[in-house]
Amino acid sequence: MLRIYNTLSSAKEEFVPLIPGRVSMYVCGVTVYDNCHIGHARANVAFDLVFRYLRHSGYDVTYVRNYTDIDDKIINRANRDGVPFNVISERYIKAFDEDMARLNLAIPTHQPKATEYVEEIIALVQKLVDSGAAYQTEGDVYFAVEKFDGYLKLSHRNLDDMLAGARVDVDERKHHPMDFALWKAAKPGEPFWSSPWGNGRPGWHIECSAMSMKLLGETFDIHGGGKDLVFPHHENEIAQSEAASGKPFVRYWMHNGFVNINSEKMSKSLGNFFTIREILENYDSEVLRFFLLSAHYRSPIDFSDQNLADAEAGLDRIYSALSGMEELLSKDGSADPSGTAQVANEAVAELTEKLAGLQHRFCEAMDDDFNSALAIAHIFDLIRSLNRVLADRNASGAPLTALFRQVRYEIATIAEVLGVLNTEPGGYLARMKSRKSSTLKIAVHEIEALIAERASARKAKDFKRSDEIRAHLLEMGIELLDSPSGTEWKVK
RNA sequence: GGCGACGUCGCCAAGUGGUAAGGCAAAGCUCUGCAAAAGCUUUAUUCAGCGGUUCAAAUCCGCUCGUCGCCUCCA
Repeated sequence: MLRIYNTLSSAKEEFVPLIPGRVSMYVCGVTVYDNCHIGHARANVAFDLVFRYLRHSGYDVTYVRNYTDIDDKIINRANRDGVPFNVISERYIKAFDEDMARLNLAIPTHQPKATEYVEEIIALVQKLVDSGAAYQTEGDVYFAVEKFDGYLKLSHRNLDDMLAGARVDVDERKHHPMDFALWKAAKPGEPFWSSPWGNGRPGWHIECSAMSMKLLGETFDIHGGGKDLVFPHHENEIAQSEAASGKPFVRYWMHNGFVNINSEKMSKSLGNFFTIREILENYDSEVLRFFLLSAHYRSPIDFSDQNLADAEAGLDRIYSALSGMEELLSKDGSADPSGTAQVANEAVAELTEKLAGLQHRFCEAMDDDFNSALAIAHIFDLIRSLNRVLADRNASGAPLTALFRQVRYEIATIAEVLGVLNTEPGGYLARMKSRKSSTLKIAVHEIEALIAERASARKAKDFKRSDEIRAHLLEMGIELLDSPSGTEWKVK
């Protein structure tokens, strides 16, 4: 039974979709005016996980993630660069798509753009004006928050307290200081659409209501986004949507926690943010995704070199074990094509048992509000058992084809949900090696020449020279790994 | 000022009533010519502090201390 933390009730609730077997979910994507940062990566990975797990659980999921492609920030950027606004929005839609692809995000069912739904937006605003929930003033249309009873029910506040905070700009044209724009009159030179209130464009918030209700209906199951969107964005979406439809807008509101940079809040104004692109120059995209999944999606997560390095070490450990297994499997496969031969010992028994319970434990973790951190711990548990068998098997030489194939299958099943560990292990390790090699001050052919020299030295029992070479390479950041089949090297 | 979250081993991080997962780091041993990897063993009688409820609390309640977030564009 899946339980989801619902911001609306501040509690975990059993998940019961509106229509049995089907889930409708909407996630606030991005306003496309700049490259995405690590915070966007987190939010999108978090809801990608939700999407994948719901599918894995057997639901038919309709997942909508929007692009807000008309907005003040886009217009500002376009003016600065001296280009039409859609040059900016299209540029950053493309950049977003590329970034998300690198993070291995599944493609949502629909990816609507605000500018393609202006007709629906206008209709929605008109409906609100007609019902008295909104009012027009000098070409702008505002939503009257006092007309909506449930206002602030998501962020659990009240209007008086909000005003006491007193960072609300006073605008004489507003009936109430907290009223927000549904439609903005176009200033000279700004892009506009014609409307019953004159030329203008949608305000922020209304596009999400229009697109989600059009694609998912007036009431749908899950709406997600970053914690910072609770107020005002989602609060306003509720107000607009429910005032218009008279029905509950969303059943489960989900919000992911922030990314901190070295324990400080990351924000554009502080200037301490990293774009996804910058991070991927230094870290593998799978390591970044693995790192993001290593904490629960609602907890704050601290982005630092230390923490990324830890995540990388952990992922390396998993892939190394899997790679060792695949190597044996490729040998066993020919010796034992039926895959029936087995040896029974303690390690094998333990791995068999862990394997049998893996999917159950995985689902139990994920059912508890998508606890990916716990799910990953279960994988590490399995890897430990696998390593035990691997160590054993190296001694006994017994074929374990069937067991290893089962491990491969179970891992792949989980990998499909987490969106990590999808790479062929040898491929991952090679990728990491080449990434790290590019930072080395020594050429690969030189390393290999030294390894060859060391091999002959060892053959001649010249261990002094052999150790000199090992030490020299270690200084260069190269670690040598001797094995019966020869010497491998890796970047430390 | 209002609202809210959090404080678990050196670091990261699960655990929301039944007696402390997992990862990283560290130490010893096995293996190795020496190493590395891997395995084994060890590393929190204790969950910021103090009280309370309970047969039983990291988990519930209260207070104190500390950190952080939202209230303005923000994932």
